[in-house]
Amino acid sequence: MPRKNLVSKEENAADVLPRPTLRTVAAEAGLAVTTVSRALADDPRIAEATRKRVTEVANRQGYVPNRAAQRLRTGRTKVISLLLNTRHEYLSFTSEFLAGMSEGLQGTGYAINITADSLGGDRLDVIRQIRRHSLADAIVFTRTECFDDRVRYLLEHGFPFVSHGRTDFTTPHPFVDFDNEAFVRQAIERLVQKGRQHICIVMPNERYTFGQHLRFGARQAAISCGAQLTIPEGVDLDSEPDEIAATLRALHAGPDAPDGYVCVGEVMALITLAGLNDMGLTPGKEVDLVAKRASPISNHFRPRIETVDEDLRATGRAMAEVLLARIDGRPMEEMQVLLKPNGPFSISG
Amino acid sequence: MPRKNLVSKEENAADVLPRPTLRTVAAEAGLAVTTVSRALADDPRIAEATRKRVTEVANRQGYVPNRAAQRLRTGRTKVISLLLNTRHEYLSFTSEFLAGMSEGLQGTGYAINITADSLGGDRLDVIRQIRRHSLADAIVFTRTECFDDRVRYLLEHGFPFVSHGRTDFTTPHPFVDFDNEAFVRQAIERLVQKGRQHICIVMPNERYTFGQHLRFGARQAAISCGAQLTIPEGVDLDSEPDEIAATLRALHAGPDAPDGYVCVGEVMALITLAGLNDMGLTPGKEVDLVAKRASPISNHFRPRIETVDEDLRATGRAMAEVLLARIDGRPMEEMQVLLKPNGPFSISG
DNA sequence: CAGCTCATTTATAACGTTACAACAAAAATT
DNA sequence: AATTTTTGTTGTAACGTTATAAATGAGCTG
Repeated sequence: MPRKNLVSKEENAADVLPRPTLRTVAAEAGLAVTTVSRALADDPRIAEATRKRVTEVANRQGYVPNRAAQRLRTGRTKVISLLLNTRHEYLSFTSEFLAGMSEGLQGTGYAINITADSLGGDRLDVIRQIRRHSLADAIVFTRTECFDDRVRYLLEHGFPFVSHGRTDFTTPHPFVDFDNEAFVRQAIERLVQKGRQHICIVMPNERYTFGQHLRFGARQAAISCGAQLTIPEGVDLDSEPDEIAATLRALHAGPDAPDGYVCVGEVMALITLAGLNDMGLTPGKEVDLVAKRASPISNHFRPRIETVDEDLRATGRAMAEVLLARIDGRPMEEMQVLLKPNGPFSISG
Repeated sequence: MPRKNLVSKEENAADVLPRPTLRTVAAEAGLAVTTVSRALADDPRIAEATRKRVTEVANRQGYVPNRAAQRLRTGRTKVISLLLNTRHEYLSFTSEFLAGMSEGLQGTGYAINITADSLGGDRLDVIRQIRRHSLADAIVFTRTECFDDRVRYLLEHGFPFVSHGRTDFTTPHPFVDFDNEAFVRQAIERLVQKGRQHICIVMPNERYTFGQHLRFGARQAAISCGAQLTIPEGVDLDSEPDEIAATLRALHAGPDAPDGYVCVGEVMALITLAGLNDMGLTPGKEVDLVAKRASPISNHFRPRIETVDEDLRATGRAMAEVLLARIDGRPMEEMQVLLKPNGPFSISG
């Protein structure tokens, strides 16, 4: 039980100095605390010479404003809450997305706070608490629905947010979205070009706006390409992989089986590949498959598949930028970002 | 430019009431602010009747302590920083782990803060800042190395942390780890049981402590099973998938190719599967493969593989518990958790 | 009943910051 | 030269909490 080992050892000189505050800076610069505060905030009332001296002293002392004090005084938190989807997410979405957001917020002083969606309970509760108790300056979330209750609530209360995905509300709001319409069109065109006639889209429920966009894009593309289209029910973001596999199996057992598959995401692709394999079908031979790709691991699916790329890190970065724009009150045009699929096609493997 | 739509509409009654504070509660209860503060903190100096009345009034008013004020006053942040590895992480690690930590911290008032590791720069910088400026009460990180500089720094300064993985330092410290030794032993035993004689472990670099454990366990198991063992160099957590594939190919081109593979993680498994496939080898026929599994997606690898499970959500929960134990100053035994592989074997698919 | 202890409660100050009103001195106006 | 204006700076208060010291009053002791 050598607990003593955990006790901090002799602090070195730099550590033992009192943490610099506005007071210590003001004292050294021979100014009032208020003046220092203003100088560091680039307040126009401060003379240039004073500002310069203050920043110099502040830097020398290694002054960093105390977040808690700022927060208490101003009510602003310098925190951005990311609503984490705590259902199983099997691929890299969260990780890459977070990394992108971190990059985008670098140097702004904003911290990212993970808030788990309340499992079971009303998912608005979490958001209400954030707003009521000023736990964050803005909120970010994913899996946006056509008439998303979170968007509605946040718009109604004028609370800053950025959604990953659009809504069907008439009131415009900040978002970052991937052009799923373009993706699915490209995917279908490619499959038709390879001679496929009956396309199946393995994609999540229509509850999500991006599901609608996919449907719309798919229908358009199917018509213009003269292809048949099947969009099976019972495939959703939170479906058990086995359910999805069963759905595909049932589809194939029917009279009129698809010969081309578009998979929205790598998990869907993996499940589809397994399903096809189990039915004795090989992509590249009897059928073809195009998937949305967000990581290099799909390069290692066998048989190889074709992909269209979505850059999740760039998505995270864009979210951060839009968030800052929203907080700064910049115009709506700068806060609605539609990211294009990366390159028309990249053959994996 | 319909910005007006974003402006908050008429606040409803509940919103317009002043945010309850200790003062409002004290006023209504006819007590001093200090008394209320103590009552809510379960201070033994407060009479039972008073405490009861206070909690009642506080609940009715919907009082929630102001974090910023508490933080300013006490210096404690009620924040836990998770150091996010911003290199590419292609599978569900971050997401599941975070979900588990959230669960474990539910109701404790602790928030999880994501701090990206400083790309390029000294990775200790981030940690130093957290400590210097009291940005968090504790730190969590993964990919722990045998003589991890982060662990050393944090131990030296007595700053609370929990590492995912152990170190080789003599000073004990809080950690949560997976029993990789048991995992690799089980995996090898299974492969030998299937008649395999030459086992290849596809695993990350020995820099990481868990890499060492894997090596150790593998050697022991190989000896006791009488199997040959190969651990290729050049496979690491941050290796490009293509590099790993090339390594395996080279290995197989050699005079004495392995016939059994242990893959530490699903990405490794996928890459290995692809490599074997490309070389015309089929698991279950010429070779066999056992992988560590942390998500159900490996059920959909084809050909099917056998797996040993690691529960990342449970890992996150354990991290949270250990963290709280550390902050509470509980004894070291409660803060060193070794999670066992889940069940001896589960045949996927 | 004075003196003392103990159990509660209270007043005050402080954490570090920023908003606000006030101020002094220099510059511009009359 | 007296005034207003401008420029730059300062002092005070407050955000909501907790630590510390002080105060109150009841109960007990001698």
